[in-house]
Amino acid sequence: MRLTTKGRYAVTAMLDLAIHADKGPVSLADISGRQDISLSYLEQLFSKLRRSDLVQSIRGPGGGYRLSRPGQNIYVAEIVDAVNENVDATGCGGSTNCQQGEICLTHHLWCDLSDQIHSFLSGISLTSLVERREVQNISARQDARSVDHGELSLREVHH
Amino acid sequence: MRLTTKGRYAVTAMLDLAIHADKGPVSLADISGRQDISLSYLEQLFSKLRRSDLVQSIRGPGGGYRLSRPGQNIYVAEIVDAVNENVDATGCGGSTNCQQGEICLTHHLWCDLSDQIHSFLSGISLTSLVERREVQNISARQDARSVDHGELSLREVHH
DNA sequence: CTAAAAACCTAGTGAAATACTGGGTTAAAT
DNA sequence: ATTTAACCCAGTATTTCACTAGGTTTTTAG
Repeated sequence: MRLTTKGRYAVTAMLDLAIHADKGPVSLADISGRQDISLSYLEQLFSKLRRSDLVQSIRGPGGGYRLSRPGQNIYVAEIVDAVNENVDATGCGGSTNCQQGEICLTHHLWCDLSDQIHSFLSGISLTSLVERREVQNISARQDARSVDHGELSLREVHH
Repeated sequence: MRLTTKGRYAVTAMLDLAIHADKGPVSLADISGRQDISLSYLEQLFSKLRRSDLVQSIRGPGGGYRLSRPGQNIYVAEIVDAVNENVDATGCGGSTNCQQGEICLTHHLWCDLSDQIHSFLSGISLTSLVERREVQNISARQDARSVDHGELSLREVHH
């Protein structure tokens, strides 16, 4: 099981996208400013998210990304899977030859754990996160700070 | 959350120890032979396991390691904790300054996940693993192979 | 039409962790 | 005294992470 900042960054960015979905496409520059994640790194993550059909891109000024599906139907497990190609806890990736052709002693244990984690993260949708009170509080603070710092996207400047 | 071969190796080695506990202290050379883990790497892992008081060492010929407590009272979570100093999924290690002094959007989510994983692995004792049928089958095969290959410890040779 | 904004793409890089190797030293049993 | 094994330390190849840097392409606004 690999669950590092990579997966955390991806989920945080997707959550930011879901929160600001009502104001049209969200640019990676905006997400970078609000969530303090390197723009180029975000590009790499969103490349994978797009290939997994979790987001759609709109190019050109005023463009950005939007969710491919409603947030109710996007689950945290999918996001982590999309950026972390290897999210199982077994190490042998489901195959049973962990140890020179033989199954290792603890193989079943890690399979069980994988299932456990996966089903936990599969039960959490983006929308359910957006609706959490603490997420709303943190998000409101981040938006206020971004405006203070003059981090405004094109469409916000021109309307 | 970091759960790699390091933690898997540690749990596998401890399980091997628990399985062969009845035959006196188990040497790392034996575990290395049966579980196909580098001896020197095992030494490093057991150094940490000993510092966490999960195992006791007996030096000299016929020596090795044995569990500090009965296997009923040793849980997988403790083993992973002992070798992987950092087993929480948050990245900020429980502190709430994930993002330049601010809490990050998904902080609570990763805290929940950490609790989930930890409580799952805290519910599994070494003894409960030893009693699993598939573990017994794999172990029996490993023992047979070790004997074939002449991997016998001192006390087995002299009796 | 031009300039700018944004996605998109590729290559490289420093830091950290992993999974080892190799060389010893020390303690205890035969 | 020799051997067995734990113990300890230093180094190392590989991988991953998180990021930087430089570009190209598409699209909109002026």
